[in-house]
Amino acid sequence: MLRTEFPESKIEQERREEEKKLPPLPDVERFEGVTTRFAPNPDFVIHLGNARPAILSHEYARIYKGRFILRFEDTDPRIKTPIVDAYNQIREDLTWLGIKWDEEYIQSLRLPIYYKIAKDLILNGGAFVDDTTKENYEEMLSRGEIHPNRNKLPEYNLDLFEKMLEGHYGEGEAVLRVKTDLGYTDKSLVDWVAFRIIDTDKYPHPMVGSKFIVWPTYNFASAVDDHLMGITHIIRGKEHLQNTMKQKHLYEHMGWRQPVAIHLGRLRLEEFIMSKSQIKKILKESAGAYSGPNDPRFGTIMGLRERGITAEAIRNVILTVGAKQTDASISFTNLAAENRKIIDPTSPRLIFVEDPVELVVDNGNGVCLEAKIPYHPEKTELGSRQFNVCTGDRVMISRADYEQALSEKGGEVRLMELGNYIIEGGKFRLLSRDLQYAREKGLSIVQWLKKDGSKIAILSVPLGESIVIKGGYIEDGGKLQDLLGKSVQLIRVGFAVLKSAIPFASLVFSHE
RNA sequence: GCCGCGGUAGUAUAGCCCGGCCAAGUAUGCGGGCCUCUCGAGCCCGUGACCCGGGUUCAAAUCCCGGCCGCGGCACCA
Repeated sequence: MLRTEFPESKIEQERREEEKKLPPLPDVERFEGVTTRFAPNPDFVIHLGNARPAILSHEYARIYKGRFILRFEDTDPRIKTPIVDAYNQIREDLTWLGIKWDEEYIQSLRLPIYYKIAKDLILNGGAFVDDTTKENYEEMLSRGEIHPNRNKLPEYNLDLFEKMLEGHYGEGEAVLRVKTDLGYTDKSLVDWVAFRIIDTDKYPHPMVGSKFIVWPTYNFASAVDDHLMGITHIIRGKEHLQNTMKQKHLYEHMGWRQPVAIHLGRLRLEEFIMSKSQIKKILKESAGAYSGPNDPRFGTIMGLRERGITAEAIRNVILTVGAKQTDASISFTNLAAENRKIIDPTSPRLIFVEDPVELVVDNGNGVCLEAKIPYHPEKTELGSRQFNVCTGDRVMISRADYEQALSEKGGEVRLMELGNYIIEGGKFRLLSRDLQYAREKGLSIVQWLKKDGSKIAILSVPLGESIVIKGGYIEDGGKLQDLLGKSVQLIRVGFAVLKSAIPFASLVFSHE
């Protein structure tokens, strides 16, 4: 065989290593190819917990060279009312996460399809119209009776369903129920509701307004679409365990093959607020204390992005957690460690002096010193900048460093790349430039800034439910503008994202 | 209350289906050292876990039973 073994085997090895990250999908051999989907309700932006099924579904489709579908499940205009903006925000978040979908569907635009299937189902004898109120139905059930329509002819029920569609019934007056085993002790499983009536004059749907009043439930629309779209593997939260059982009956009535369902445990991000309803509530009640769904204190994808967490870090963490049914509690430390690996090589080191103390420099009569500091200690391609410090210049260091030097080192301190100084009479007096001296005396090597060429900077540090504001100065060699929106490392402080540079710099702290 | 699903170090994960190679691997954290003009990165060493109790077996993290704990569901929500 003619081939250059080295490059090929290397590529093969890398690919194997990459794909080894996820265990194989079960029952793949039962299908011709793998098709997965992510099916969010566009009633809010997605968070890290939602990203789990999205990333895993996408990743598995990619591994098996299958299809991945995005489907908006917006069939409840009344209780979980979809938000117009959310459709696009979810698309943006997914794209940002590196997820590409082959097809996209919006359920509210597919109602005629569901009606058609519903009629087929009724004619198969798989469903009946329950035209009593919820209360009466439940009472009937508790007496051990079943609804009379359950045993009526398909044609009879079809007729009633047509009446539902035509508007003969108001909200709560009729539903279509899928027949199941009657023996379930969990009553919600028995003859579950497939369609209900929603007064869309009162609760218009953002996509289709008041055009429809008969709406499919999650279990109906989702199961039908999974079949129609050829989904082979459903990856979703374990709150859907019972739904998989419900949907089994629909598949049986229709003679369809049920996809493989994988149920995921709950995902928590320690110290972050994740729940949609909780975030909504906070935003409503906090009156501007939070910047929106993208506030860095939230575990939303937007919030994490705001915080400087990269999509790659999120992806790595999700792939590590995998598709298990056990709950997982991700520590932010872990996510930060993953993120640090990614941003460290590309983050320029910038000097930020918090709560500065300003002193005049004394290098000796008329002496100027140069400090050439690279933007990155290893990545020389990021370049460097030079500071010239002459006697009489004003230089700032942080109050914490200033006080530590005075209390622990007799006022001696090493100004990074510049020299060893002693704080005397409100001045920095040069002792020597010898680094070895500083090492031997155990002096802190401290970041510093000339007052000229520095800019006021505000560093926002998200801390649980609060944000700590740290004020100080940041260097500005005119390059700050170029770093907008990027991650930087503030020397001896940590990683942060530069949010604005004019009129002063503002940054959001990422992590150490 | 009823139904269902889980339980490996602080956190996450590998191994469990197909018992022995597991006195349990990896990442992160923590402790120590080296390196470095950052408290970043890198390198080295160390730390620490199979929920409990029975059973099956020559052998159990792995199989069986019971308990405990946790989570999910019990909607005309998704």
